[in-house]
Amino acid sequence: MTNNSIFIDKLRSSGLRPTKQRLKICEVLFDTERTFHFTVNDLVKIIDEKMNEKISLATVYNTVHAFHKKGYLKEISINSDKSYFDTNTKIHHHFYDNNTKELTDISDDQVEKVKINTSLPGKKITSVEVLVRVENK
Amino acid sequence: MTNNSIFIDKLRSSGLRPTKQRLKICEVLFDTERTFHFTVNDLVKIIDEKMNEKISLATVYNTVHAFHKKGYLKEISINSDKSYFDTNTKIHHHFYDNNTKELTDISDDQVEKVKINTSLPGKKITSVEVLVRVENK
DNA sequence: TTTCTTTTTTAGAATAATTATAAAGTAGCT
DNA sequence: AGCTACTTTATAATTATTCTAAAAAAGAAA
Repeated sequence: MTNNSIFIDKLRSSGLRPTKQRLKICEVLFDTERTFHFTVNDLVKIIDEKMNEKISLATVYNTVHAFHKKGYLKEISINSDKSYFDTNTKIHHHFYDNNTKELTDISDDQVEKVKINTSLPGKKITSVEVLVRVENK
Repeated sequence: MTNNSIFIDKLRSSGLRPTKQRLKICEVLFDTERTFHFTVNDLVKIIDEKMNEKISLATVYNTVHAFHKKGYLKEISINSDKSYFDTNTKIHHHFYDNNTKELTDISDDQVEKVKINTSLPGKKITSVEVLVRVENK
């Protein structure tokens, strides 16, 4: 039914104890084929309403941050009033619909490699992300 | 000394009354050759410390939002806990330093034209902007 | 299993950015 | 001047997030 043993291994191998709460959150985030975007509040709602579990808000924040730190989640730049996370951690780009405020993935192979011909002294590039804003024709 | 009459015209022509506060903020934001990035807090500090004026925080927020709405300011999306604005409203790209939290413009000729090989039905692209994250080597 | 140590969870308080409110002030009329 | 709509302001309220410190659970060892 679940991929619990896989999650347990994954958590252990990154130094995180496989607690009930973390496993439940893994189930929500990583048990599907498709990746998605969410806020912490979205996640709390899913746990609460769809999974009928109660996990403390602080724990959800802790877990999301832990997963982000381990590279299992990616933070997305779009709205500065709250943090959006993405279960798709590969480098990819986004459409942002100014009308519907919806965010859609653009897979990497649909954007030609972005070449940056400059750099900042003492700094190394960690990511290059493209945001394509669209609106109704 | 100031470009006040220009600012007055600009404000009037966009339906904003040229108040003392708005003119002062114009002076801070638009009276230089160079564009820059700021947060509302930065702006309050400049007004307070450099200009020795006291403008209510609410007014600064109101004004920044009004200017943004009129297209005199651009909001920049970086995942962060606060909103960044840019007096450069043209389409351009950015470095974001994860260590110092600083934003730097990347001039257009340093980035090769980004080609997007996909689209959303019924939508047209309004902007394509690149965010390059960097950190200490 | 029992005990011990470390990590994790938790509720609630604290913080920070932003927005709302409603009264007082100002601008632009006629 | 007097009127009306817009603007500013201090302060309260809201929202997202982080902090805190005590209780609970995990992992290891005896």
